[in-house]
Amino acid sequence: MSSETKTRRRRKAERPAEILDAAFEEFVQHGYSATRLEDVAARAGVTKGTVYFYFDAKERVFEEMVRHKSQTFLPDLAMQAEKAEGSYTERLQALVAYTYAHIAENRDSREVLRFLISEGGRFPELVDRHYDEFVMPMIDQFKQLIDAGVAAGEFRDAPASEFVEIIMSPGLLVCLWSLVFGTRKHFDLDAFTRASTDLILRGLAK
Amino acid sequence: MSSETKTRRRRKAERPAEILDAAFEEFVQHGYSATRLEDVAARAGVTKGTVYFYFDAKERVFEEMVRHKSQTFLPDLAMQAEKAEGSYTERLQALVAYTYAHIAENRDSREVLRFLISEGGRFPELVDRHYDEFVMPMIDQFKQLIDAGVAAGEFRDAPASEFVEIIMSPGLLVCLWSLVFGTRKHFDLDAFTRASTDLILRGLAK
DNA sequence: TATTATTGACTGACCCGAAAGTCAATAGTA
DNA sequence: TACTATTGACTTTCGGGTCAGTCAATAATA
Repeated sequence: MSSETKTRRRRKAERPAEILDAAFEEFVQHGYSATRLEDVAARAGVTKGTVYFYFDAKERVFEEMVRHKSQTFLPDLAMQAEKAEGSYTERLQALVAYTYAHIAENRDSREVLRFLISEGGRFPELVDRHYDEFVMPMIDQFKQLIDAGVAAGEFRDAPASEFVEIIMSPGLLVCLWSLVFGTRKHFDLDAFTRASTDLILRGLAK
Repeated sequence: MSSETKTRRRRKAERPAEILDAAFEEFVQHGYSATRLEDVAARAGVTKGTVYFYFDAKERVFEEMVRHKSQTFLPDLAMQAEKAEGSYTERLQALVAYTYAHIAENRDSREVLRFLISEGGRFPELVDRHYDEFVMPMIDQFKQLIDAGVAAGEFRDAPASEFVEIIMSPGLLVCLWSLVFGTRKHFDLDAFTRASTDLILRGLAK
């Protein structure tokens, strides 16, 4: 490995992330209980002892790994919302498309959701953190846009504008489909995105 | 236990289901890998040996348990569709409401979904079976209704009518919300159902 | 009807591999 | 030399799976 040549100090700075990345792959493949920390270590190119040098228990590795993999999407979405232009319809359309595409492409987010579903009971703090730092901000982001659209008279003040979750639900379906069926059952993402946005925008239109 | 008084022959007829019910509870609480067959046995009021008398491996217990818990909703939905009356809008509305309510109330279906998400990789046959016997029929049920509505000129021939999955996606969101947050984060199901159906019907209307 | 033989659901002690976690020794680095 | 990141052998616990044996229920027999 080329990284072997680096100094120990530099290695120390990188080790935790390396271990967490390795842990991610193992946890994805086998689930929390069935992954062996020894395999995680091997994948990271170290031994079990080293893992315990940085983390004091398997649970901690898992928690840190989820935290490590959760810090991507949100800033991007905010930026996307920032730079959106045109009518509120167009902006919403763009934001929805961006979100769906992200879910479809970003394996990390998807697998984090899987972890929350399968291991959430064992790690309630993780679930709460995710709610505060991910679910709520995301909902707010969309809510803001829709409220503005309603205020501008472009969207009707319908029940749906009160429940932004609805708008995100087709995205969730895409995510779930991918988690359960992978690529085994075909799914036409483009067509689905078009159909969903069409339905949503029409449902909101005045 | 009153059941102790039953004859051995009668017990044999009931044991498997008893064990599978116990297994369901344990698997729900701890996940596949972390459940001990000994605890399953204890919950069913027998010993591990008895479990192995009826099932030849832990995997089999899990598979049979999922099968055991999957046989409810579909016939009910078909019946509901059968006896639906009024305009296609009204029928669709009724069917959607029925589906969402079922998801919200039926713990078994919800947990089966959790199993598919968390253990689907380990049990691909289970996933395929579920697709054939549950997902596809459900989609067909809705598709039939919508096609009829389009043919009758009541719904427009929109992209959404091609992708029935969209209509089911708010229901999935409810399900997921419940799986991840349980009752910890409040969710107004009635309002959500109203808002979703409103959006869907308006999106489909001519 | 009373006695005995047979069956088979069920038990629980046991085996064994596996994995979490420990730690004394080592080797690279400042 | 002092320090610390890393090793890998070791301990311990735990749980899936096995199997020889038990005993209640039933069938066969007198």
